[in-house]
Amino acid sequence: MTNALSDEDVPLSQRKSLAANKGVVDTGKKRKSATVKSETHDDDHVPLKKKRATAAAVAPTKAKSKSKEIKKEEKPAKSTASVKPSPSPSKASGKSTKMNGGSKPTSEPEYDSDDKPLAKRKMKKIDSKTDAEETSTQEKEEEEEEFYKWWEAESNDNSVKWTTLVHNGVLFPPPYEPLPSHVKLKYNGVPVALPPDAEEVAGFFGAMLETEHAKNKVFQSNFFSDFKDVLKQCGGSHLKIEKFEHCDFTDIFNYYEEKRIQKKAMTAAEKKKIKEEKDKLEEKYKVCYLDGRKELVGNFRIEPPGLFRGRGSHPKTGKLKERVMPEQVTINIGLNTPIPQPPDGHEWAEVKHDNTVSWLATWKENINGAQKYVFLAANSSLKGMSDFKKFEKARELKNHITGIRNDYTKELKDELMANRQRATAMYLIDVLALRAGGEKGEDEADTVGCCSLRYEHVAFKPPNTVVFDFLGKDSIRYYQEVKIDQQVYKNLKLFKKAPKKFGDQLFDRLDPPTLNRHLQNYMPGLTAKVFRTYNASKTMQDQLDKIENKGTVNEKYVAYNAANRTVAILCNHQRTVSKAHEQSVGKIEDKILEIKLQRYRLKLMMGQVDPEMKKSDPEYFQPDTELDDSTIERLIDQIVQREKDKVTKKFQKENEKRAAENGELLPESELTTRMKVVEELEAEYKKERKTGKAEIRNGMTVEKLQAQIEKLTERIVNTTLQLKDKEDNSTVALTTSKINYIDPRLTVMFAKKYNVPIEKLFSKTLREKFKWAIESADANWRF
DNA sequence: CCAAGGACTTAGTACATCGTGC
DNA sequence: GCACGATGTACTAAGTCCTTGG
Repeated sequence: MTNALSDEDVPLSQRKSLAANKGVVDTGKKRKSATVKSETHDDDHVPLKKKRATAAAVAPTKAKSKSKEIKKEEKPAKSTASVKPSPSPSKASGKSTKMNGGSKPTSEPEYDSDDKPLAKRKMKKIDSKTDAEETSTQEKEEEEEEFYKWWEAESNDNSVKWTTLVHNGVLFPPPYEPLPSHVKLKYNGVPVALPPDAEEVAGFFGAMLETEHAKNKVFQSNFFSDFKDVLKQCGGSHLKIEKFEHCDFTDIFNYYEEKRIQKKAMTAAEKKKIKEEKDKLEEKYKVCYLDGRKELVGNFRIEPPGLFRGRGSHPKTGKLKERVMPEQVTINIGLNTPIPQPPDGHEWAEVKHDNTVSWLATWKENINGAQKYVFLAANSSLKGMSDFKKFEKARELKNHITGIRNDYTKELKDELMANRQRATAMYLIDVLALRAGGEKGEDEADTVGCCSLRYEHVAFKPPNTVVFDFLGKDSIRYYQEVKIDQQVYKNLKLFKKAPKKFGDQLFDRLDPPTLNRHLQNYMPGLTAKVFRTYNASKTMQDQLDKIENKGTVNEKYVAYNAANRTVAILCNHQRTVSKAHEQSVGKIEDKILEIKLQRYRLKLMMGQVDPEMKKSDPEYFQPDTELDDSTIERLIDQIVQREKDKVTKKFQKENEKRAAENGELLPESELTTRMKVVEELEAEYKKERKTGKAEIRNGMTVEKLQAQIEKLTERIVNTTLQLKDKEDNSTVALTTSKINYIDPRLTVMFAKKYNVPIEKLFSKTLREKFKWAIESADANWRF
């Protein structure tokens, strides 16, 4: 990306004229103070320092030396003894822990009969308890083990994540299973024998044939180029494969599809058995022992090979994600702890004992060269603690936000371009909840956040509406027409002014590190993302405050979701509407119409039973406005058809059953008889349409009809509400904000104060993740 | 100092499972 | 009791921010 107005790019003279132009923008303001200087480095420095000094006076920060000292103290005495997987055993343990081959019993964590790892027992001894004490407290500890209330413990050291760590390493995906010999890729219609490695890659694509990815040109070409590489590497094929267009993957696709169907069609018992086997295989990887406590591991599975599914228009989408070998995997584990055995005949890349990090294993992924990690599960103490800290940090922002807002409002008019940009960015991050927006590379999808916004991402509608239109994280579109602060409006116009052009950065004097450094002055640990957490939780609190404490649990639940939705919209959390959405909306709409039709028919009857009533209120007896003639015809056809289908289906089913039981089949005449009932119904509808008179069944009274009408009206109201809810929710993802942004204690507070079972608001996994919140917040808790 | 790399949070989607209305 | 939509979970990509090393 180009920095259009960086000092290097724009000569001083030009910059001056630029500055003059910029001044013009500030209509109606004192020219001199409003003029933005495009400063040289020297210019930049002096005022900046001054500004900082004043800012510091307003929002005092800790003396620099002091904060440095603190930082030093926080730094761990990093004990990152790194053991290369050579024959050298884990020295300290004194046991010979072979890294490869042989199956020494000590290579895997050993559990004794009460299922505790050795490390834990050692720990307990260290905990300096006499044996008697230990036995007496043993049971309690057993229980505590499951419910370690870290949030009630005092220690708060961030840097050391654990003292002992015991785990079983990672689970590798199963090896490739070659296709049966009759299933082959066809090239120009001719089946091709592929070496297994190449066949596997072709299979990745084949299995995805019907997905959107497989229709994407970039995906196709990335896949194909990698496929050819693999094919070449493993010896090629008798047929020269050169053109993607000539490849036919349908046989492969059908094969995998067939397999899927088979799997689905398995009996419950078969499925259960397979699941049990899988569970048994995975069991030992699922848990680890952190400081002697049992914790769940999150993603203990090494990611299987496949085709990279980059989001948005990712230049690398479709590339081959290679199989990860043990030789690429680094294990992190406690010192003096049995090292998990790599698969037979393999070695780990490295075994580390770094207690300043929380990962159990890591490897480098081949697409972007990024690190992948195996971490603990979301319900672990480690994750819980940092979650807790995140929200506490966001709450702390409460105490600074007024000052920060005052400052950036002032600085919106700062004469230093850099400061003005920073203030403007802070406004956008605070008010619109934009992300920081770091720089991105050429080989990534083109997405932006605040600092990386470009010329083409904003448009202006006087007097003060800005249209934001850009792709954010995950290539999710951010489109908002917002009325914003007049000065921010002016500033954004200024940042977009010529000579800036399409492709140029709006904030050419600002990047996330610069912004975050500034934020640290207000509050230690304050960064751009804290604003998102703060504003999300603050919004939730405000929304919940508005909810009246009355009505049914369901009503309160709906109100909670509405509050949740406000937050999700603020954070622009979206989901793609499912393919079935439109269809299902149509269905509900039809359902409402059908109920309305039935209600109208009841009214018709009532009018006949009591003509006086009809006379006194003819309006009431009119059909609903949507029920025009053609709609009614359509609905009737629909109802009749559905009934017919039902009868046929039921008939067929009964016969199937009879056939299975070796009994006599029902005669066709039975079907005809049954169908008669539907035909009578149809005739009744038709007659009713023709004559405008309904058939009155005996025993019908006005009272009964009225009761039925009321019931239908209620159903119409409910279904309409349901439909609206569905529409409103169709593109909004509530879960992301629930999991990451809304302080869970708010939800707990709501549950307790409004007597809504927490189970209704948090799923089981969420309850486990937010256990700390559930146990620590009460009905009066506030963010 | 700054670019690259490392560690961790945040994100939507694909798929599994649940539960509910017919 | 079953089909289907809703809900929940697993997965892994894509961010942020900090640390590291040249």
